[in-house]
Amino acid sequence: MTMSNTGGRRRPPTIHDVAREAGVSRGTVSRVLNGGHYVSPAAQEAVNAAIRKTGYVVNRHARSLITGRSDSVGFLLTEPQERFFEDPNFNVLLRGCTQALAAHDIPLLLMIAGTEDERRRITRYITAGHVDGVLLVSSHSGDPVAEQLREAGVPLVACGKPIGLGSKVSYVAADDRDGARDMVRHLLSLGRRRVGTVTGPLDTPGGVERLAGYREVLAEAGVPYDDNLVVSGDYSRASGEAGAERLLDQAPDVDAVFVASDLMAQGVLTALHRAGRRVPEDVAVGGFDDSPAAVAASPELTTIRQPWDRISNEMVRVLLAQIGGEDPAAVILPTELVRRASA
Amino acid sequence: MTMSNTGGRRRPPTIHDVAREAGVSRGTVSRVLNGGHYVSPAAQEAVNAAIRKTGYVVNRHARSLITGRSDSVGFLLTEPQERFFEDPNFNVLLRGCTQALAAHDIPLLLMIAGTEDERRRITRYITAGHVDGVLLVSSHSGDPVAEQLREAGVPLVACGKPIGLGSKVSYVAADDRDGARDMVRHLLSLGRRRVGTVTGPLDTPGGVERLAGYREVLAEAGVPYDDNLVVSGDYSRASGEAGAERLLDQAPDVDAVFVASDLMAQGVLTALHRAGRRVPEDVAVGGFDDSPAAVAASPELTTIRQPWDRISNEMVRVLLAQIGGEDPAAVILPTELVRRASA
DNA sequence: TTCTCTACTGTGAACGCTCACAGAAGCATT
DNA sequence: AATGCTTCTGTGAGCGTTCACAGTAGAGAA
Repeated sequence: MTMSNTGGRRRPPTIHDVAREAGVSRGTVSRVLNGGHYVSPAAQEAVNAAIRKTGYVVNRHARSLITGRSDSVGFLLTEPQERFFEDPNFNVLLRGCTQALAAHDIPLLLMIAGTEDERRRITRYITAGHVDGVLLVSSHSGDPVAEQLREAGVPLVACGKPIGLGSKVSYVAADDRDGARDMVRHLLSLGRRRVGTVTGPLDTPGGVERLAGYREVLAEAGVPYDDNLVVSGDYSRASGEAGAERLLDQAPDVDAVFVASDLMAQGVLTALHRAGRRVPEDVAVGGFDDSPAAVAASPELTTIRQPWDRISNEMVRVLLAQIGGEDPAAVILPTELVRRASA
Repeated sequence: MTMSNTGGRRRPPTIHDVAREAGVSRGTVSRVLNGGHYVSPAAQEAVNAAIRKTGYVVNRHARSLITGRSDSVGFLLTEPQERFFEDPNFNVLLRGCTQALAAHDIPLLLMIAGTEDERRRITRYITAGHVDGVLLVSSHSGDPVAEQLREAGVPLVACGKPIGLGSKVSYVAADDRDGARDMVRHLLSLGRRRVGTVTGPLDTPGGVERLAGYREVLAEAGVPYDDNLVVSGDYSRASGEAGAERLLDQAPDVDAVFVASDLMAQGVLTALHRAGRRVPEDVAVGGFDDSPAAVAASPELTTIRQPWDRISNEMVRVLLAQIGGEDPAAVILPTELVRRASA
């Protein structure tokens, strides 16, 4: 605990100081620092003692200069704006990734590429090798940054299957389709037959997959597909509200709604309430995400939990593997139905 | 736009390549890179052209190695856990800081020090000089990390006035007391006389100041102070709900509640609704933050807007000034009353 | 002319680390 | 004894910058 830093606040100890203190050479200290192979137990011990005594911390800049690695990764958001604030998933993802990386002693650089200008600057920064890899959070397709990074050979892991890109980019995603299937099956099991849906944006993988799951289950159950029961939203609360109104208008006999996000489901609840429909008695409502919004809603939302903690862990694992030279990989994780009051 | 990177994906251009291309020396290129003083217009031009042609990007590690600066700053959270998820302010603060820093081409490193272990590692990392300064987000007092960083002479700017520390630490805060005064004055102006409050945690500056504002205005208005009208929460939704129940119990004639955060106000609304009180007819409710929760609530919350965009900008400005050698400074920014349906 | 001053430019030496290499032991095999 | 191995250790070189310093050239003053 005691740093022998007596007096001068100047000049932190270097590997040289440690070497002198331990009575060995720089090389040996360096070897201890990097895994301790080919180091005698005695030297090992002496070096560790010297490190403790001097309070030595490796200078990452010097290391990076020679290794060419930066030992840091970027967390890149390419969303326009709103999603960042509205979407609670970002938080838990960001937190999860930060901590998973911290376990490897790798700092996370937060990068937000909203405007064209920011995009250019950040692409430059990344391709210049200032980070070893990138965790990409961008739901919409046709993301030019992702494409550029992929071409530049930057290790990359996306959150959710990127639509535009080829198959050579890693991603980690929850099993959206299966989650949707679970929810719709649940609604059917409650005896509902006029099951509507408010989809996510259909240029996002989540939006597409959840809708696909919805249709599959209805088809399997022999429930006829009705266009009037399908409206689309953009994951925002307001769009959920508008969607529900359209739904009530087009199909007044709707008795259940599968909503592709909890936030939209909040909006749906508002609209249903205003229309005098009781939830879940008249209309059962199922959300998606299991975000804080789900328990904040009244009644509390039955929803699909996405395993965000696992997702962030996997993203980091796959990224580090890729930085280590492994090939890209796709990881799909199962979801879970969480039953609450709304269905 | 065209990077003449034909063929070899190897070895990015160095300052040397640029110098050769421009027909000048490393020194001149370096001077152009660092402000262009003592460089002839001709050389300036030639170097810029060479930079464009080669696609050169400065190697920050090499630069940092010699300058001793890292040209990056840390964004440090020392909250236990929950706040990070629950508090929408974090998001906008984080985003604001990232972008304000991006304007200076400075990356932001996200650091989360939840456990004792993480705290130690991060303190070490920071004091080793891997970041030039720290933006500190920690509401609770007695934060050991802040104290250690201050002692180590690390440039530091806190968000909100740190309770435990001396006056020698910079901070940027909204004028909590004045905001509370505005809100309570507003409630009184509606004719309410039994104005209760659900405070924030009283070991946070926000909690203390908002309560102080509440008491001041009541005193000024000659409304007698009643202990039964004051309950405390922890900024969480649940604590707001519990607080409102206690309030209704202790002072059934309450006709207005000033709640120290929107999230708690949501809980208050739930409890009032359950108790059969109408908002705002029976009980007017005022929140604090103007977070997304304010418009998500029904009825929409009258609240106090904190100028988060300005707060983040100021935090960055003060931090950079401090890194540049200036003395610590405190900045207090005005709040704004936002009238909606709940009061 | 000669000197001084200013504006500009080039050059070696760091910065703190890792890497490749050379060597020194110790031990077993020829 | 000579040779191979394996394990361990020290030493120079160099990563790409910036910085201090030593120059050079040109303008103006003595």
